[in-house]
Amino acid sequence: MNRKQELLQVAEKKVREGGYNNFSFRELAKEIGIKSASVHYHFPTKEDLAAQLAKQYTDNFINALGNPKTLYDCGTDPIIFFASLFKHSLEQDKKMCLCGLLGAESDILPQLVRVEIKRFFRKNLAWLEQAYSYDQQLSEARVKQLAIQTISLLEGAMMISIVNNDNTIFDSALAGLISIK
Amino acid sequence: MNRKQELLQVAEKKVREGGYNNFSFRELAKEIGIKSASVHYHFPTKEDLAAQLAKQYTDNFINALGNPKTLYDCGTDPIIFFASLFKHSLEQDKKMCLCGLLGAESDILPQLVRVEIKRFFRKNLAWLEQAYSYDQQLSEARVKQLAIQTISLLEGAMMISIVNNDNTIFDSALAGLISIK
DNA sequence: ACTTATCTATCTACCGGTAGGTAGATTGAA
DNA sequence: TTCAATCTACCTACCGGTAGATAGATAAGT
Repeated sequence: MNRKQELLQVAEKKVREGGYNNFSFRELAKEIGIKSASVHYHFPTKEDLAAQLAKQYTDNFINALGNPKTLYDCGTDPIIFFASLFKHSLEQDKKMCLCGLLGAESDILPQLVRVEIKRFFRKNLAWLEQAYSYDQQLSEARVKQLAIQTISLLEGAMMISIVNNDNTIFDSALAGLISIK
Repeated sequence: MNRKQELLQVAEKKVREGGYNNFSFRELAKEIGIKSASVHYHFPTKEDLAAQLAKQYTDNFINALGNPKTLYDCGTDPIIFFASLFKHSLEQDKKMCLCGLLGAESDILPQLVRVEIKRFFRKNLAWLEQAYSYDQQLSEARVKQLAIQTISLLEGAMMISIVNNDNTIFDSALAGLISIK
């Protein structure tokens, strides 16, 4: 892994723990063993670093989701698969969704970062809408509604699970995904 | 309003915009026209201020909720009432739930603050469980599940509405409250 | 093959500004 | 005279960012 990726990895950890204001160039530098001034070689500004971090996070997530049609065709419920990615992230990293935390701080984010956070949710909602639209009985409006409810439920449940340090809370919320169908 | 309340009011605005790291004694002092050193007279430390802020926020919210039995008896759906308080907060203040934002930052909060955030959700879940339990057809386990789903959905929807600066997203999520019953 | 120029990645040293917090003096009202 | 409330003045530590230097790799011209 190159230096740039090392920096992004450390930054992701810090941001997912405490948001945009919870990392500094000095801290990132110290953790990988360089000087803070050198971080500016890889990322001109803090805004730039956070924006690239959010972009990469979104790209990785959307990539991991794949195509809902493929899942649907091989008999996997795309919605359950979507939820399982959130669950995996919570259990493995024991941290918030990067864009969930930054999203809550939207008002104070530098513009380049806010743009990337909006993109995360736009992409996720589009994916969910596509997934729900395979159910022919659902109207277009209902499909949009279900997409919003699904991601809202997952982001909210993730947060409350972290507050209580109890992943069974997330599992209880998951049950809601079936009953709202 | 006394100085202490003035400080808490300004702090609430800042924290609901950008979390725990988004306010400083200097800023608070400047906004109400005193010196930062004077803030320490009212609140010994930043941790103390934030903890009192979260405590007061919780108390006010629980107080506004009242008794679910009272609502139920006079024909008001307690769950819809609960949601309307969230909606009102989003529309009036155009800001996140204080405890929703701080909750996402749980990992980095000073202990006194984290304790208050946990209390917010414990109190809210208890209220919701009581509200759902008036439906005799629901098992105890199902009641707990519904309480978690309800507050998760609302907190998540609030966040996504703020990201997109679009309250109709919150309204779409509200529709989920009826279908998960 | 040798030289020159450029690029990459890092360094040291510094800037102005802000953070939370403290000590001790001052003010004004009961 | 006591005491709540605020002040001035200060501390140490950290912040994001900049300037300029350096060493080593790479590439291009002759």
